[in-house]
Amino acid sequence: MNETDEVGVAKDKRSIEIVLDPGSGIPYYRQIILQIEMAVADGRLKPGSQLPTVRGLAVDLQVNPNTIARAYNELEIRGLVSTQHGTGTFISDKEIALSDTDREQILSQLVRGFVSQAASYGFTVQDLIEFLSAYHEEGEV
Amino acid sequence: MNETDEVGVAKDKRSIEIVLDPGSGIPYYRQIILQIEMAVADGRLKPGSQLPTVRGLAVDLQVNPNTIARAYNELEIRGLVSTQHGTGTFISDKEIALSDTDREQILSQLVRGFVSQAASYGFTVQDLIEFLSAYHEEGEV
DNA sequence: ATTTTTGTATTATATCACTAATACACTGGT
DNA sequence: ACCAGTGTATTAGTGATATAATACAAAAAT
Repeated sequence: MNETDEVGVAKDKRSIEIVLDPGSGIPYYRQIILQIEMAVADGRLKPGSQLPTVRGLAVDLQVNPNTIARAYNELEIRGLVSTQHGTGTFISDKEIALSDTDREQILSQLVRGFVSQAASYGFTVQDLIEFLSAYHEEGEV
Repeated sequence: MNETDEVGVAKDKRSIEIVLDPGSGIPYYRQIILQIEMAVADGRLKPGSQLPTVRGLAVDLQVNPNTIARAYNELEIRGLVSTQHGTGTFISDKEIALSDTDREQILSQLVRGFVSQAASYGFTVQDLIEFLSAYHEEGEV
């Protein structure tokens, strides 16, 4: 807690800044997953980069190592990272991580859920397409 | 329980057939919500129709009345049904249930969640639009 | 008014999700 | 061989969620 003298400088060897919000209602392990996903999505983490170690991040975030491990584990299941026991956890190549059919299945599942949920509010698929297109134009994140 | 002599005929005064799957991992009250939402979406239930009574359905489904009440209550919060104490629960007019700005906000929120989730799997908004369009063509539910 | 039919509130219980304590196991450098 | 670093497994505790038991309250029919 006394390295905070040099504010705004690179945080030691930590490859990514992760912050937990205890009051968000979102479980820690999920917050970690989301932040890593985002970091990968916007290029802050590239294939091959090592993630913070389970123990190191656990100390940083004042959280049990298992909580970090759980997040990393889920990310590995999704193919976003690759873990080597005794060595570390690394961002994997997204392209080879998931087969095309896997991607297709996942997308299909996501879309079904989305459509069903939206339908419950009276939205048609047409509505969704239109809104998504507008969303796309605006270039929002 | 002895009206089941006439099989295949309209089920008493029950306006809709609801089935619970105990092994689905989806809570009963949520299964009920989903099935009513779908019935409304595809026209089996129209504005003004009365839903099964809390008690009646509870007996039918072998479930506590509170479980039915909870489902109906959530549906009322979403504006899909309207409840009168001592009288019953009825499908409400979707149009007047939500204002346009409400609908817009809800849709926006749904889309954001969907896009963010899909992005975590590496899908672009363009991917989503294309898949949704295909989905639409096929006329799937 | 009374009874019956309807939804509602209160309280308790079981199950599950999340996190932590603690101990284990693999890998690489020395 | 050892040791320091890494991820992992087992077990337990806490809190939230889902459901039920039971009692209450409003509306309509008689």
